[in-house]
Amino acid sequence: MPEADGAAERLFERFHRWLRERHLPITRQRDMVARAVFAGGELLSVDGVERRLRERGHNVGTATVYRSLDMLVESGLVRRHDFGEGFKRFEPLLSPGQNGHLICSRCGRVTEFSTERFERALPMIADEQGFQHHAHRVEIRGLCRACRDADAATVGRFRATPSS
Amino acid sequence: MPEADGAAERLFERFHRWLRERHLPITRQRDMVARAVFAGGELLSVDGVERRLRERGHNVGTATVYRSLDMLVESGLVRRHDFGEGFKRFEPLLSPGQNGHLICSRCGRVTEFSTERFERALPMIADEQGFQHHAHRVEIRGLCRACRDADAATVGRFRATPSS
DNA sequence: TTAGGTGCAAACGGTTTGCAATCGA
DNA sequence: TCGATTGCAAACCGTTTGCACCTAA
Repeated sequence: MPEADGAAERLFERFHRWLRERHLPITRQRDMVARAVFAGGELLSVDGVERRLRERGHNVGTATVYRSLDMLVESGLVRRHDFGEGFKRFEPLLSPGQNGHLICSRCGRVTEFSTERFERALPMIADEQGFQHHAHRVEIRGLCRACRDADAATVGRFRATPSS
Repeated sequence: MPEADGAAERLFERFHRWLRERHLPITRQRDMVARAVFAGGELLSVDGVERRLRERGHNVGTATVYRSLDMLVESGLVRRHDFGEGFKRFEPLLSPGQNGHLICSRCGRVTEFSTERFERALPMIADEQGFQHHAHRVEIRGLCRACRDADAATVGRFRATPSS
């Protein structure tokens, strides 16, 4: 996946530029947290970031992970999500326009989708209610294919053949 | 607002029916929490529920408030929301189809809107990604009119008149 | 009578903060 | 050098849980 690696590298460079512009030091820890999140794959929690860092043999204090993630969010390169799980997840903005999230109610898996087709209507709705639109998010909850299949298998045991 | 009162009363009766159906006792505390939430006005947090109860001279333990709210959510008469504030809010389902939320990024005020016009598209999007649609939520963040006006007033001080 | 509810206080878990030691520019 | 960062541990805060006592049916 050379495409994604390129996007991650680009984000990484933008992060360095952002830090330099503000005369903020570029530290080993900030770099490692940034790389962990930019690597993508799934939307990481703080715990997930720490796990990924540990896997790579790196050690960063929890407080520092939180503080680095704050900077990444503030720089606009990472988005913070709250899916009501009791903790937050962090998404590298590798590509824009992914404001939609499909969340499996059973296993918690999160898949993204584009909200392009709503992008025209939402600012209008906001305006109708006296709000000035800044951002939006569309959340769909349901069952992912895997969990649906698992359910079907279970139900099958009870209504296997009509003749039984 | 006799309309809303009627809706609250209807929810209250449905809650009693729901409890009776399950042979669960109807207690003073459950009634008071239900009434506090059904009264509407704003989406209450647990803290808000306790404040409203205190105002009415009632006293219910925090744990009981949590447990009663759990039942109300389970009964389908109340919805639990997480707007990433660090706590949950509870919405009485006085009228259906209010799956949209406008959230002011400055003051946190939440206003609801109907997502009717998206109701057709969302199950299709879910299907495209292999998900079975159950529910959805559309969240718009921006500035409410009051905060926008406050901002305008502040900025005004610095660019008051071009001639100055 | 008794299954279930209540309320206190302690436990929990994610996140934030105070502070002395350390580091980047 | 010097202001900013780091990491530890303690504090925070919303929420959950254990348990002795109480209450609706």
